[in-house]
Amino acid sequence: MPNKAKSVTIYDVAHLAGVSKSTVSLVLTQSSKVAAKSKQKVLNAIDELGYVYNRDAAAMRSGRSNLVAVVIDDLTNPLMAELAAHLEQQLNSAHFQTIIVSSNNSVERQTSTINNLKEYNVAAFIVCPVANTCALWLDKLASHYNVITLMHEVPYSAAPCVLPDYNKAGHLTTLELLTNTLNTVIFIGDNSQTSKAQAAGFISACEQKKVTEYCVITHAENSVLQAKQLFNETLVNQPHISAVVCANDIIAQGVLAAAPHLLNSIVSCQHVPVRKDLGYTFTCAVLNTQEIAKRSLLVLQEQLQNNTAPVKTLVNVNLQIRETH
Amino acid sequence: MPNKAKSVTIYDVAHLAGVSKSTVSLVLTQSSKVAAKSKQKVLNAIDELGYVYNRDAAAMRSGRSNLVAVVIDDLTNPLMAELAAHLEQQLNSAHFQTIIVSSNNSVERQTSTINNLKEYNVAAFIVCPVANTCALWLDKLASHYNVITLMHEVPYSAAPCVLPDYNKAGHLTTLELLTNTLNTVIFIGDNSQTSKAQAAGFISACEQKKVTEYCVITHAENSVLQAKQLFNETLVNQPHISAVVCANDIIAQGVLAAAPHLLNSIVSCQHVPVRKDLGYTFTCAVLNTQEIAKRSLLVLQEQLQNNTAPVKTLVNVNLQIRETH
DNA sequence: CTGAAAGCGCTTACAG
DNA sequence: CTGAAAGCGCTTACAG
Repeated sequence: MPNKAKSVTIYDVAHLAGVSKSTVSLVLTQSSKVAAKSKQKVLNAIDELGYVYNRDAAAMRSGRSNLVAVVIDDLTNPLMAELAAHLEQQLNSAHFQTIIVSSNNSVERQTSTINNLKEYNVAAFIVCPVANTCALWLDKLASHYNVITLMHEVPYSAAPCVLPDYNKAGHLTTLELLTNTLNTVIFIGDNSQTSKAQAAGFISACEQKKVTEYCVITHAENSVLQAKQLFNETLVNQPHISAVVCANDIIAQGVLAAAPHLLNSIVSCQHVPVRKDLGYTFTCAVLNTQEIAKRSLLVLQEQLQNNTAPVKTLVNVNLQIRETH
Repeated sequence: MPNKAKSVTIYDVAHLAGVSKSTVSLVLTQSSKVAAKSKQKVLNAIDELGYVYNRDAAAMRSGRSNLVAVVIDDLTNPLMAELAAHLEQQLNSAHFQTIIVSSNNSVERQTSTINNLKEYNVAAFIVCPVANTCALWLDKLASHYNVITLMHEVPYSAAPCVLPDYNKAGHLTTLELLTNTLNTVIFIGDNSQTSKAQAAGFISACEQKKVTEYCVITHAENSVLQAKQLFNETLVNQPHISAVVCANDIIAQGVLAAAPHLLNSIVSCQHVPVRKDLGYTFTCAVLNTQEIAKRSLLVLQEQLQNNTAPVKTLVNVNLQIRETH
């Protein structure tokens, strides 16, 4: 279906301003080689006619585009929504037009949505890949388009990646926990790259503190109920667990439900912002989504200048100590 | 900066397939007047060359576009993120390409982002307007583009609007509350159209139940802390309040913090989904964002067919009784 | 500093 | 059912 008419073109503007099409185009593209007088005439004409620039035509002719697609795995995850909003702000301030799409945690949707977007001449794809994204597919995409991945690492992919220092998150939260407890401590996460990095940090902290009894579980799911069940089962075999490092707030919530008495001995490696003024339930590592957005923009800009972009950017994380004991 | 080369065009496809450009174009636009044999040759050539359709060129030539912009006031609001995801799914299934942008609760950002998007030849704007959106501005936009507003009503605007039946939400939650309490009951909301509608439902329920002592407060803000403070102040003057109807979960949370003893006498007119498996804290009205998305698509389709779209669509709300008492 | 001309990759009548 | 031609609204050398 056609949109409502918007037929005024560069030609009409040129006509009204009494200059040529080229001059109007030069004004539009912020060229410095237009006389101030002509420029003003053009600007007035644009205003008078209500002219709106047609970027499709411009992009087609010039072969350039300032459209950046942000492909989010799950927009209903507050952390991701926050990240998307920051990315939009950053890209916007660098004069890109951001378009956000959600792949709803589905590999198929991610593939099809990116394929569709290719037809719109986007300059780059910034993608938070869904679980089980294929490295080959990603690398192929990256060979034709500018691609940056965020937050989740796709194993063995060569695409540049910006993500929080999950290892450090695991390390810091574990250290904090170990200032109080030095008994049996356990890490609970899933089988993602993220949890692997957190677990590595957890282990290094345990060894640094000379904890002898620690273990790592990596088959949790990101569900409060499943985590609760899992921890209940774990407690049967290992009733002496005295402290728990969780991959994120959701798992932590489940563990807490299973073992309320451990309230002060549960930490989370990844805080999920829920409601700003509600405080923190657990001592946790907080990811700075704004910083991740900034870094992503930098990588993008390097890529567009054909510099070799850093393959992996690790963004710092901060420890947030639970306020109420 | 240029995107990585993608130089294969309809012409190359035609050449390889041994047909003319027109024939390729007809295949691409799903025309039925192409011989099956030719079609297959074209499809094979497309596959072999890795051709990708250039929608900018197509849109420019045809004057049509299937791009729909979804402009969200606040993407970090879980309810809005959920709505955006549903809208994307609905639009996608109707073969539109959705682009989501966030205006971050700022009128200026909303204006500038929509102005930018105009340059990309979008077929329609679906917007959740930020507070204080000017009706004149909106109506002007709607006179040039297809516009649908969602969730928040802009007073005195003529743009079509799809929103939950807030009045009913206020009515149902109040009735539910009044099955237990028949004492002094109060409504707390802000000065938005939404709260006004909820308050109207609240009042009609109070009168239906012949409650004599009820009052309405409409100067709350959507903040847990502010709501807590406000309710504390309210309690000083009206210590006999025995039940509270809140505009949403955030305010309800604040009220609960101020008066924990009222736990079973607080209801919320608008549930904000936070974590799927955590259950409901308050008895509340739940908005069906999927239904809102569906209705929006229907209105859009009517608009595009130049039928007169319904000016206002009220979507049903459901009462969710708190499970644990 | 400005104008005339070519062309980006498509679609769309219009003949054949 | 298929091909040759015009044109969507721009940008970009290239002369003037």
